Amino acid sequence: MKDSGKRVQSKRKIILDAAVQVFSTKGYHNTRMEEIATVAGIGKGTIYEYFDSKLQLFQAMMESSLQIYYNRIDMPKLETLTLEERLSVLFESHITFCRENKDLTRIVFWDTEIWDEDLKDWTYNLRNEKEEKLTGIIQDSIERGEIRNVDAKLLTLLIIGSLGSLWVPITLDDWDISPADMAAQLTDIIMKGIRK
Amino acid sequence: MKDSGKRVQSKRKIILDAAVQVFSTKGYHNTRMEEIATVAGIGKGTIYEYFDSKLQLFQAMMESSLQIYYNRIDMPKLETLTLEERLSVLFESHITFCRENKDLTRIVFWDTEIWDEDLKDWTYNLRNEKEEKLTGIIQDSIERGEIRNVDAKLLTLLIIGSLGSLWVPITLDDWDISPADMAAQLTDIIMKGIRK
DNA sequence: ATAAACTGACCGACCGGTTGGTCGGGTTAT
DNA sequence: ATAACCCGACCAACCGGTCGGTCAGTTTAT
Repeated sequence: MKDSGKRVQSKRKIILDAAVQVFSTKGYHNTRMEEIATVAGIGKGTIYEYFDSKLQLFQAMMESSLQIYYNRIDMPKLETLTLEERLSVLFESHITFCRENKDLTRIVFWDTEIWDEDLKDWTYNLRNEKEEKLTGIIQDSIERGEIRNVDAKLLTLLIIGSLGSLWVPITLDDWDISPADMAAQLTDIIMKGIRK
Repeated sequence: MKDSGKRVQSKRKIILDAAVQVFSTKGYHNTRMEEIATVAGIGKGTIYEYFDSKLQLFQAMMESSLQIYYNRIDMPKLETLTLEERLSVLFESHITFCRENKDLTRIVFWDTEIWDEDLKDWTYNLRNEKEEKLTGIIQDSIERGEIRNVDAKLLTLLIIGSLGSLWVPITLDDWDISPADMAAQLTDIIMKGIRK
């Protein structure tokens, strides 16, 4: 495997870019080395001049992608900044990054396989239905004057998103906080954040 | 494919349970039908008496898993409940569900493949590092008296989680709200939620 | 009562399609 | 000239799905 020299680096880059494109739309297992080669405009064998194996190519791609993402959303280290300023920078850089790197974003946040179209639709509809219901409930609360005027869809994503990240520590069981307390604190933060 | 009768249903259940176990630890493509059969304590051929194919078995498992999850976290429909009460129920039922169904949770929220151990560790450490940094910043803010006393780790998950769910509408580009506005609203909600 | 016939759930050795990776020979650049 | 680079036909391993055979349990015939 070659790994240094200007020419070599540029060819590696071409292959990595093609890999991002194909892996991100087809998932790891449904991607054929042949296809990456075609997209890169080279022969299959050439890939093996620059990367040892399919897995190693995938890992190299993930590493560079994640490195780019995490460098980008790195929060300013300046001690003088308030938490509010830092959060604002975090959200904005994340959102901008996602807009500018759609393929890459799809891998970083959705490394799943693309199963069958039917299952995809079924899953998507089920989740959408729930999200829309929550958005509706929020919208009602705004109209009834229970909470202040916020973007209901955005708030829905904030809530649904937090559910998605909670499962890791929950299933690991290495947290002293009780489910009831967790729920109470989260509800409290969000309610204080949106109450009139 | 058999599909009715008490005996048939119980055997289907045995196979589905084994499928949850194996698929959730190995991912779809790394799971061998042979292994599901072994875990279920039956022969490989028998699975094909109850399910048409590997994909169909996976889909049946996902459908039943997601159905169980979504039924469980369904928000109370009672009109009399406030948003606060509903959110509280949502969080608590989600957390309890995750605790009680760890294998199943892993599939629903992390349907990814299990790549190589090295990449897993690398990714995990990178994310952890960022999370810990954010938790540290939050902890500092609490100690400096900038915000009220909340569980820093819980707040970190709330924030990181919301990032994870934002990418879908962002990359779809079908939202009239600007990145700056999105970031501002999210920051505003969270800051109002945690300010003293 | 019981032997014979029948049923279908169950099994696992085997088949064949798929695809990651190789390698011998061709092409390009200097 | 020759070294570096590139290629794609080919190989071999892997694994989803098949199918002929087994056997436990049930019904039928005597």
